[in-house]
Amino acid sequence: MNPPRHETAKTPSTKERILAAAARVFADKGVDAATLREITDAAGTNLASVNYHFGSKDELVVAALTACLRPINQARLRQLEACRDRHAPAPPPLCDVVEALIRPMVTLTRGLDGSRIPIRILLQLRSLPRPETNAVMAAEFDQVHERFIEALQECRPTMTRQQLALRYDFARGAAMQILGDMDPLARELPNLQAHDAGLDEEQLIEQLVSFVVAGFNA
Amino acid sequence: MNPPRHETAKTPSTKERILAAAARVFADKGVDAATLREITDAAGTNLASVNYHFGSKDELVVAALTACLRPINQARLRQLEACRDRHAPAPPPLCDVVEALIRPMVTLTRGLDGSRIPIRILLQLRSLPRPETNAVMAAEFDQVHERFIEALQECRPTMTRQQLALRYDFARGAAMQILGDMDPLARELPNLQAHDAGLDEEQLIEQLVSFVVAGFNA
DNA sequence: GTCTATAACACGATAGAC
DNA sequence: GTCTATCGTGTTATAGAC
Repeated sequence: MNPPRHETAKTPSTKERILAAAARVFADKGVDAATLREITDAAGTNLASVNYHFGSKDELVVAALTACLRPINQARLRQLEACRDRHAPAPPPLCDVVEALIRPMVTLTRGLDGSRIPIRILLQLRSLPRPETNAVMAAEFDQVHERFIEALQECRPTMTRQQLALRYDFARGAAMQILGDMDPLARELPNLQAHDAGLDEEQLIEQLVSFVVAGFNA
Repeated sequence: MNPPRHETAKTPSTKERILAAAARVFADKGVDAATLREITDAAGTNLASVNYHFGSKDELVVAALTACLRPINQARLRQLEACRDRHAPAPPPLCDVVEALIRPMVTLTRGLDGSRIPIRILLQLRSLPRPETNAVMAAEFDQVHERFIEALQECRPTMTRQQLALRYDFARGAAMQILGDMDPLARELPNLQAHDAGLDEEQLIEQLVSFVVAGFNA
């Protein structure tokens, strides 16, 4: 049950290095186009180690995507529960629920170089739905969406569940869009200095939350 | 200058069949993972015909993506100009500008089977930016974005260009998100009966426009 | 656990008959 | 213009030494 591992060691194990390298290469080149050679080179190991640790490329995909996406959703649920507890038994304010959705997407998806690996991976899983990756998405997101829509239902009891789900979808899309555009690899858009320091994360969260809350109140 | 072609013929030429099949296969499997064999099989022709008509896979990609995306942007610019003319010299109402942005995305991207090929391709080009596809995006979208942001600036002269560009980005993201979720291939989300007839296109446009306009006014 | 070498296969591109 | 056959390359997966 407890392998002789250095849980808190500075130097990550080969398995962990492969997971991290896989997430980056999948985000950069796409899950399909990414080759195991590229991943193992980036991880400083060799081709055969992937099959030793994960069994196949498909199983590495599932493991890497799960490891990449889970922290964001854990933080969202934590922040949602915190704001519900803070206001219980009254329903939490809408803006707090929206912020619990958006803040972790903004703060936890940026790498040291400004890249947005989880965002690019999420966009990719949405644009190229495949059974194996859809299973990861369902496992990681369905419960989160359910909880957020329940919370929104408490905030706005007169709106239908479908309308709330629709606007919840709009909100996620707005956030995904701007975060995708802020990635250094993204194409620079006119009038939007997204890559530059012209837009810090707190301002962005504020802009997104106010836009979405106004949309919900429309 | 005028090759002996049947412009309005019912049976499309081999070149046109390849373009249509390529768009579908690119959307389904991804540009990288799509194989020329799959495309030529779907088009009812053979492998060599692609190189005869287009030269290489890369050139087919550029041609197919351009053919797929251009009609949407042409319709957007047409509708934007129409609403500007209708109200000139006064600035057009914000909701009309937003509708010019969104309506063609909703009405012109649905295939006969309900699939949303241009939407999935757009999501794909955003999630996997590559120099060749970025060039297509720049050619097809930069001028459109510029014109829309100019129109928004007329509607809301007190807002900065960067803030308008930011909310314009949110608006496009919201629309992309729901349209992606409405594709039959997409994963079904809880509480959102997007695939079913529970949401017709006019209602969706109305919901999107009201959400976005409220967000702009926040 | 790690690595080298290789097997088995699919891809894009092309030559050349028709 | 269309098609068949094939070449060269790159891929995943695996066998087997260390």
